[in-house]
Amino acid sequence: MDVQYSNRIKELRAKNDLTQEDLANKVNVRRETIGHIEKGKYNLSLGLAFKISRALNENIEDVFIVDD
Amino acid sequence: MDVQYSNRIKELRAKNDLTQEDLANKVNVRRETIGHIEKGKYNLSLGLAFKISRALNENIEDVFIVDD
DNA sequence: ACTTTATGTTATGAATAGTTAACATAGTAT
DNA sequence: ATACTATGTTAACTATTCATAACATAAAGT
Repeated sequence: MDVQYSNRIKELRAKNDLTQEDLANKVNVRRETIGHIEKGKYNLSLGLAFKISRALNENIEDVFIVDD
Repeated sequence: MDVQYSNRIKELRAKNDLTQEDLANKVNVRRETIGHIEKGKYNLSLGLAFKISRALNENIEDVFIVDD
């Protein structure tokens, strides 16, 4: 089985008026880490995915979208 | 910000009549990895969390539960 | 033109997810 | 009692996430 996913972080940051750095500070990671995640550079941890989703006021599936 | 979560994997395995090894095979990890995740030994990747959720016929938030 | 703010990108290193193998235990079946 | 199935646990190893620093670009303001 395989699961690919993309994300709506950039779009939801704009909606919540947050820079990459703002979001990074909220979830205690580096700005570069947010940038890399937005671009799909790596498969982040579930804990971080939950933190990002909360910081963006969304459910996890509304931020990270499984491709079909 | 911090997010702690637990999971219902063991319960949902039973419901779907899957052993740890069955589930491990479905999502291409080791049996021990499933065991460790069930016991909360580590913060698994989002991709694996999606695979496990699908294999258990559930949404990710119905498998991994954020503590409040 | 110069500065400031937001983001892109790359390289190196540290921390941790997941592998592999090995052995232990408990439950169930024969 | 013995064998088989499912799970627990541990230790050492590999792979990948995330940290950190450094430098680059583009846009907006002064």
